[in-house]
Amino acid sequence: MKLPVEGKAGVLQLFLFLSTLSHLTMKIEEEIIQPKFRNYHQKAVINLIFTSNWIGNLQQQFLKPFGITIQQFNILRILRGQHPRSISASAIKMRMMDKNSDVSRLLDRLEAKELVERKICPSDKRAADVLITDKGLGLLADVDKDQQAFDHVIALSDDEAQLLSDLLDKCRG
Amino acid sequence: MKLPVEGKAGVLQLFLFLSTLSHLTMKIEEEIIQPKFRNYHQKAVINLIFTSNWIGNLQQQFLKPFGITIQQFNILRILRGQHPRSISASAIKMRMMDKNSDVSRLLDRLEAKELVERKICPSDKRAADVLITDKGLGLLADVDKDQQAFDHVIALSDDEAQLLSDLLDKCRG
DNA sequence: GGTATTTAGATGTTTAAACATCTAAATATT
DNA sequence: AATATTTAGATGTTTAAACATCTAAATACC
Repeated sequence: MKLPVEGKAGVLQLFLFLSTLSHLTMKIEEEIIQPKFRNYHQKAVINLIFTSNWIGNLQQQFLKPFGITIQQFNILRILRGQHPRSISASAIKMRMMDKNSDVSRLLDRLEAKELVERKICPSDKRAADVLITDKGLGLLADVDKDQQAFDHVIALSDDEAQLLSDLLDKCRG
Repeated sequence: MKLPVEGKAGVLQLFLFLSTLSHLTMKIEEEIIQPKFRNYHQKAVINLIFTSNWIGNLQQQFLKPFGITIQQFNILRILRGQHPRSISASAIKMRMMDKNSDVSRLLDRLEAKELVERKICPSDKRAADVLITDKGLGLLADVDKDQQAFDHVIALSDDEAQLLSDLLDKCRG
């Protein structure tokens, strides 16, 4: 997945365009009614958290009809990525968006819904072999049908989305 | 707070630089060990939530010594912005980063710590007049001393931070 | 082989988020 | 004026996040 390096002009226009859309979009200072920020970094950090909450709320609403939470959805997708192989709970934790997740109890809830299966790993009896069930795969397939629309919650072009993602990677430098 | 429009060259260099730092930073696909994304939008959305969690965790750790949570901090800052005037609970809610906050009980906890004061509004007896206390202002002043450093958790230049913030505003377009 | 350390993940407890409901005051309606 | 509707925010309940601790298996060290 590489940027189709389509030249300087495109990026420049993108940037100049961004400078002029103050009247179209609700800026962060209006959203939280904060007139001033100490500096650009603080403003970007606050905007980042605010926008993430905004998306998170939308995604939470989106997932509600399927009876799962965002964290549960995250685990199911990780398990599908491994399917039909199993994966340990700690490996799941490493791949999660929220690295502090309480994986044990999230798996309890997913197991109660019969979306995942947990067995003791024979070669390491401390560890768990976790698998997504057919029911879990079915649920994800249902989510996928609607998810296509959700991909475009953010009102950005492809180039802008790519640039945003690169900036976010750099944030965590 | 306007962008010091310092021209095309700067933005272009910024962009080209971003394209070349794959080896310096940990990209999102490595952080969550996900090789593929459906499209740029999905990748940006996931990166946004991941990066926000990353910052949120840092901020949570940062605030822990002060004995307040992120949401409580958010409310205190809003109240300081109004000081010495009071503000209603619903007005606080409107300005919060997380628009779903349980402001009533957050105020309960802040009141228990004597960081805020709540009175009944005389002109509308349903409403609350909320004020930050001297103790609350003192706590914020202490936080501010260290906050300067926290502003620079994100490893971006001023221009990049500004561009990121603009892109985020556009996201919610 | 015996002790210490690390690792996997389960469990207990406290706090907070999510959601619905409820009370009472303020408006609106007739 | 009497009733209905809206609004402010407090409260009850369920679920999950945060944090520490615990158990047992695996590994390291002597």
